Amino acid sequence: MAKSSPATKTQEAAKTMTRREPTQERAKARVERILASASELIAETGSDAVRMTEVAARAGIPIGSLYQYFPDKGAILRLLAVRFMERVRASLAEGLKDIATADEALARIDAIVEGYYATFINEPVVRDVWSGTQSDKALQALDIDDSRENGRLVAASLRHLVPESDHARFDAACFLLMQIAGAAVRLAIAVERAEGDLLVAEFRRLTRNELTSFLKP
Amino acid sequence: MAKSSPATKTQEAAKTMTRREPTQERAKARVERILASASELIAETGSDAVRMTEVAARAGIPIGSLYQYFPDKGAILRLLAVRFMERVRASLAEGLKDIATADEALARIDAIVEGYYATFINEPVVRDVWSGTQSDKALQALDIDDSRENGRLVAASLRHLVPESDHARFDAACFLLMQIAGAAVRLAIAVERAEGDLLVAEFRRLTRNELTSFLKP
DNA sequence: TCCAATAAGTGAGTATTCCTCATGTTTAAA
DNA sequence: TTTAAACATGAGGAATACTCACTTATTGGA
Repeated sequence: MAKSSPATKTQEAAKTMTRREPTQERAKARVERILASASELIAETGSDAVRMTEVAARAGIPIGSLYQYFPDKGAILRLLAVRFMERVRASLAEGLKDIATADEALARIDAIVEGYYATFINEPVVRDVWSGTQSDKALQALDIDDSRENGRLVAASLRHLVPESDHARFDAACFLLMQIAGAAVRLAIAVERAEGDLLVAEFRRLTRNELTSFLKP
Repeated sequence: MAKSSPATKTQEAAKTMTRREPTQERAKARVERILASASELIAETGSDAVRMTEVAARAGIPIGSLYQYFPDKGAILRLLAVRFMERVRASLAEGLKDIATADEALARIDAIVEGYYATFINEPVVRDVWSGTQSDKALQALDIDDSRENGRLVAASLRHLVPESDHARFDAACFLLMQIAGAAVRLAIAVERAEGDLLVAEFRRLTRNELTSFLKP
């Protein structure tokens, strides 16, 4: 039992993401194979029905190798989720660039929500990982952190249009909005298509309302 | 394959709730014992860590008897959730009685949201079962149905204050609001208390905003 | 009162599935 | 070339939700 136990910084990440950080090309390729295999199976059967042995088999690797890089089943879903979040974050940043007026802000946010909904409609894996796999506490935490980050991004992009005195409340409102946007879209994809469309339309109106109260007080 | 397959109506309910409907007093008491035992264990360890053998042991019944009344572990959680929903529904109906003016409506809804939040803060079992709402597909469906029902109740209670032309949209908005209220409160209890309070305050403002747009167009 | 018929009770055992571990092989830095 | 670290492997361990073949209790009708 040595007093100094270094090399603990990557283990933190390892606990929530991957067990061994793949450094060699071969290993990196394997991680991708695993993710691809898992994605396919999720699309086919839903993540609940996905078996680790199946994931390994389809990826063409033994089960032991799979567990070299993923500490548990949830870790695969989490990594898929993180990648999706990164995509959304990038697209959000893109959609928020150089907003000059309040009306422009409203229009852009509106388009972002619409695009977000479309992504869920079109990608079964995203839909499944998002709506079905909040079972994992860690994933839930990731979702909240993601909303917080996205909220910061939105708040930062629109701050110059909001009165100084409202900034603190605006930050909270953006965080909240990001989180309930997720809930609204999850609801919309869970019901029939026509009703879902209606609910998203209603959510867009709600969002416009809410932002307007800050941008045009 | 007979054309008529009767006696299938109760099986539907059985699949989502209980296996055998307890008719004798003794059996009903057992179901309650099981629920009480499960509640205690959830409060102590969280529902993930609850083991069926433990539930049975603490209830003082054999595992086989437990499975007479609950088809699976999720069914216990679902029944606890349904009972909570019934409580909320009753309190919601009470809080919405005899609303005469728009301002009264806003004040009442505000109080309801605050009370809803307080319930989650104070009851660990509710908190746990609800956070897990996303994990179990059946629970998710129950949650959506519940939001729909609550939305109908709210819409019915306030309809006379909303212009006729907006009624359809108002129905959708109420449904949506019920669902995102759940999301907002789940978020609030997942973060630190002070931030949670802030987020709920912000959600109440958002709700007032949204209702005002219908009640005072 | 007696007697089917139905409901309730039982717990050792099964089945499923996640994940480990002891050991062998490959890669890359020195 | 050497050697330490990374990588590979798959049979089997461990955990746990749930079953089933059987017994016992209750109820309503003759």
